[in-house]
Amino acid sequence: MAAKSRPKSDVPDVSDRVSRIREGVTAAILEHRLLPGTKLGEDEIGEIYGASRTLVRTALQQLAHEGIVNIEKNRGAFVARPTPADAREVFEARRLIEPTIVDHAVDAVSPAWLDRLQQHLTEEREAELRGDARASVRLSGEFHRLVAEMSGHSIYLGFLKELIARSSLIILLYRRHDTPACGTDHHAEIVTAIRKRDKQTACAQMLSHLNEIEAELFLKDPAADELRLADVLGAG
Amino acid sequence: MAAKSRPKSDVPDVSDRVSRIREGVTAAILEHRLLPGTKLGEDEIGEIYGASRTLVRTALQQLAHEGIVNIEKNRGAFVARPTPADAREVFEARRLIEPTIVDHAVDAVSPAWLDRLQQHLTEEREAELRGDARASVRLSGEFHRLVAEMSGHSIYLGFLKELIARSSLIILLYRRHDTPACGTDHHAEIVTAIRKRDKQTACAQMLSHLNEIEAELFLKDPAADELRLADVLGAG
DNA sequence: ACAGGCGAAACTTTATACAATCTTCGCCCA
DNA sequence: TGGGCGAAGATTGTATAAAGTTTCGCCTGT
Repeated sequence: MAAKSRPKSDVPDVSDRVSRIREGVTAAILEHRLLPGTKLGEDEIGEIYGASRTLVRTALQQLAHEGIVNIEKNRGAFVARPTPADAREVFEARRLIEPTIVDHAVDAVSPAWLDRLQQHLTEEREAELRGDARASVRLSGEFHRLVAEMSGHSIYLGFLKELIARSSLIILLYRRHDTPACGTDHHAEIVTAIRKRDKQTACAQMLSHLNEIEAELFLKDPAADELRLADVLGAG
Repeated sequence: MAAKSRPKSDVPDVSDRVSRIREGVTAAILEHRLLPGTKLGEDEIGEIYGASRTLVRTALQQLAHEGIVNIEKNRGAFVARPTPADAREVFEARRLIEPTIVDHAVDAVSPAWLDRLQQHLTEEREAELRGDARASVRLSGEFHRLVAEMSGHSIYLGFLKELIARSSLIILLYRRHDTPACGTDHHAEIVTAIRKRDKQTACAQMLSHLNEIEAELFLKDPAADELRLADVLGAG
């Protein structure tokens, strides 16, 4: 009875074939295996997942709505290439929403959630020690999603999922140095504050964490977009 | 040349047949012509818009992502019926985002935008004098969307579009009295503050506007959901 | 040698046909 | 008479085929 219908808003069913495609492509983008501008051919993806183009198309449309894929009419789907202006908007939105999410998360503190958070920190640390950059990138985003789930606020969760996915692309495109290690300690500090039910500190640390991430970015003048485009293509 | 491609993020092309369907259904929901729980049959809609089921499905999936339509597997699409918990989340999110949007809108003030806002206030007033409840409901939501467009923040705009659409359903379901006239004056006051470039007042008035809207709602305990459901069905 | 245009191939878009699932109505039995 | 079983109808999910568009290569003309 309980296993039959799951009207959850954003993750309808893991067994759903469309969801499998969407989550697979999303993971590939979040782990920086698919770079911005990459063409996502329907046949190509369909063959990978053993699905017809109908299902692939549905998945791609969902990803387009989430902002990590651009669909150009009669041209196809491409991994999105956020502009510096997009990047500023994304991080401004995160600075607005995430402290509020942390506030709610502190209200929802429970032993089960603390275990979950602690386990996540361990995974992050292990991936980093292992030098697994892809896992690190993915887990870094999942930490923020985990806090949002903990807050129990489904709308903020949905918004943040979009923002996290876009952030991953932004960081890939505009990071100054290769500094994947900077964020982990922040996450641990945030968890500590959450455990102490110290809202003020938790929110403040989330905010400064986001500020540090954005400070690591090089968001040049929007007018110079085409330069950067050539830059990236040349590097690929 | 300019009329050919329009890579705008949320409104790809008015001439797009999928967009026509989506906007038509959206308008019907926002104007309360389609009530929560209404079945949206694919053949039915397809016949209305002279489109095949393929296009209708695409449009319905987009609406599902926006939260105003629920798609149940093998059952079909239905106009969403937000719960009181959903309602509280939606208004909390609006209280968080909209003051920030107003802040940005004040920065973007220009004669053209002020004209646009003034014209909108006139339309709202006319619809109300005319006693056109449907137009009033629609225009009331469009005011908030207009301010978000003015802010130039495309991510906030996208988020707010979802929140406004859901709010329309929420107000329909949970409004205590039939008081469609209460909001207009608030809108005028907000425009006045924006014109004066008075951020503090503008944000504060937007916030109190949202608080008053929510105060008009009767959001009972989530446990009593089924009562309200029978209530609504009995009234229709 | 180079520029412009023609044509074919690949891809997306749309429509239609088929399969699977659910709902409903009628019938039978207790 | 009421409830349960079953088949028919309707609706959605999926696949495939036809149609339209773009892109790239090649050929021709200057």
